[in-house]
Amino acid sequence: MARQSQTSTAVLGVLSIESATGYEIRRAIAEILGHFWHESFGQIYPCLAELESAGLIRSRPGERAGSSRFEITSAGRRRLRELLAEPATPQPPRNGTLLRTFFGHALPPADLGRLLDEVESQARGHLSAYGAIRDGIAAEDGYDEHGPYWEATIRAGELAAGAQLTWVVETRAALLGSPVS
Amino acid sequence: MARQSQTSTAVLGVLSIESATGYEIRRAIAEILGHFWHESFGQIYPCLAELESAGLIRSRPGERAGSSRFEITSAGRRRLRELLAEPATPQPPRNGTLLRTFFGHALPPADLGRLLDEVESQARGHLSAYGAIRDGIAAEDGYDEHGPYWEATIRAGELAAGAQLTWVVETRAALLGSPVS
DNA sequence: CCAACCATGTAAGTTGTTACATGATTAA
DNA sequence: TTAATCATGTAACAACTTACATGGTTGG
Repeated sequence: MARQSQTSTAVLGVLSIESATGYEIRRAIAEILGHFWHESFGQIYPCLAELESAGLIRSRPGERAGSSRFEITSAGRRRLRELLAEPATPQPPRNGTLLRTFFGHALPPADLGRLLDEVESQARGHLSAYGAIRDGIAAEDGYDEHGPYWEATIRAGELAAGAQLTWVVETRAALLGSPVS
Repeated sequence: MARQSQTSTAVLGVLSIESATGYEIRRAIAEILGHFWHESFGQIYPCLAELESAGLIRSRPGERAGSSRFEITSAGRRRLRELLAEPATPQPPRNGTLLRTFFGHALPPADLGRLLDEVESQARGHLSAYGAIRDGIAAEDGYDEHGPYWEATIRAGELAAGAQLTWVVETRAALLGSPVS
């Protein structure tokens, strides 16, 4: 068995906050959790069918023709609590940047420089994105209840991005002799 | 198409440092790159067969019966340079800890505390592991040439682990009211 | 009316893990 | 002699992405 899917955790989690269509679940994950989690439609729709047949969610016809709005059942809430209490199984590490850095000796300095530039601009991009997300969630349904948890999640991203920026500066100096561009 | 596999990058990278059997490649990745990369035998052996038939590596009989020792060809070195110069495609984010934190409102504080304890002890474990790896690589073949790159890789891990420890302290205070255990 | 978005779902293909099968060699 | 380690490989399966097919709705 490969590691167990956590798609149902994410889906039940979203539905524990508000009822939604499959499309909305995907958008909520992409917009708010996008830096920490990801689901594709190919995962979500089959997962919704399974969760419904297990009685963890129920559906009613949505506002638009052919759409369904899902809501969590009390069995679903119990199940979500179980799933969240399970230790977080880390996905096997595959950090493309560090793989490249490790074998950086085989790479012309210009390419290595580009790699570091890329990390830097991505980290800066993430930091500014977190600011926007923070502004966005304050207006979201359920912020009163969930705000501190959401803030903690964003904070983890900020600290990670900060560490990456520190690493870029250090590493440019160590491997490229800190050219002041 | 799913994202292209980077197994061949890792395998060529290891072989660019020293010739090895499939078993040794896997061990090298697990021991030295284990915090940043991962490969299983089920990936490595088919990959070696492909690389050999593409002329990027060649094999000769190994020391033990039935074993083969692989070495990189000059075409393989060229190919490695290409692969390393490609932008690092990040794997889709799936951070189980942050998924749980985000939905932490649905979780009893004791379980959330356990989650944070787990992150903390893992980060501390990583930090001490990096110390051991740093000691280990200094004795490794090729340290003269590759040392700075290897150190930079480890440094990234240390900074990330440090950021996680900061996060745990902050988050305990914010979500659990900083109980002085 | 047309583009963008909302909405669902499936099929094909890739990637990767795990378990299994097999056997040689080394150290206790 | 027995356990651990070295060594290779495959088969089954799980997870996930991407592309496709389909069509309704909204706003400019």
